[in-house]
Amino acid sequence: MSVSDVGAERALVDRWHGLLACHAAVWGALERELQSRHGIGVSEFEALEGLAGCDHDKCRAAELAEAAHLSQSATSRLTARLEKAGLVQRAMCDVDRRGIFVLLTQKGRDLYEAARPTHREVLAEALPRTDRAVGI
Amino acid sequence: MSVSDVGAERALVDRWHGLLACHAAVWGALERELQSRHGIGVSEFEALEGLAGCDHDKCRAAELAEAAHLSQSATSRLTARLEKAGLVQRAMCDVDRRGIFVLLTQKGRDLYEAARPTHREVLAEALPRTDRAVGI
DNA sequence: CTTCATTAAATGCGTTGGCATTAGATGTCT
DNA sequence: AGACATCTAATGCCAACGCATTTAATGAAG
Repeated sequence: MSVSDVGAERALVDRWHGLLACHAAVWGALERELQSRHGIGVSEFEALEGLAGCDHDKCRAAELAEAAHLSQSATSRLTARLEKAGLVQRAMCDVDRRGIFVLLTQKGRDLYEAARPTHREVLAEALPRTDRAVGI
Repeated sequence: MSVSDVGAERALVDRWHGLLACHAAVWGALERELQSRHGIGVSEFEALEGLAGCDHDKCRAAELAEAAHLSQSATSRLTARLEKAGLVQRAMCDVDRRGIFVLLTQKGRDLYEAARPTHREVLAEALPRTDRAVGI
């Protein structure tokens, strides 16, 4: 292994540790603020944001998984939590009765609008501070 | 809110989503490969790496928490898992009998040495690919 | 039409994580 | 010395996740 390989490996590992640290710091701050001010977690917020930014009706169950970076099963349970909280509504998908629509309720939209400033505020405070510190 | 504020907000959110996507992709790849090839998870590996890179004896329980970005309780259980697997050993801390030392066993060191190439390999493959795609 | 591979979502199960609490040790202040 | 705030690690409890499986619907092939 050459000298530059060692240097490249160090740089790669350092970048990964920086990313881990940044992720942990920002995620933690978001979780804390979103939970205490609005009663939702980061995954819930990401799901609501995904739904709010989607005007075209589609079988969003799979898309929610992508938006929240969750497995299919975790997405199913996340949807259940959101539905129980009255923030979304499940609807049958007429063209393919295996799939479902997930729709924002008015309450869900209101909560999203209320939580968005908190979300942006935390990002503006924690993200630049953290990622400069770790060199992302 | 000015036009540039909107742009700055977009940029900030995009950076966060990029970081989330990169983290999810790399973490998932690491978890998969470390688990299948060596039977440990990402947190376990980070803990072993933290221990391997520490020659000076110290009450590492708290330091492990920092290395693995885990809470105190999660670190306690992580240590218990590693001890049960024979990878580390708990030892009393003579100068402060509240604290503990966590020491790598030979088996733990061997496993770390075996897993490190896998770890680096996955990083080299997944990290550049992902973070270029998302602009971290 | 029937059969079978495929796909979407839900669910059982085990693991991991955080919060709150507990137990024990330390150090300070009187 | 005794009382008390502080600190470390462990543990009870519960929430959230992933994997594997199940249920139901679809679509393609015989």
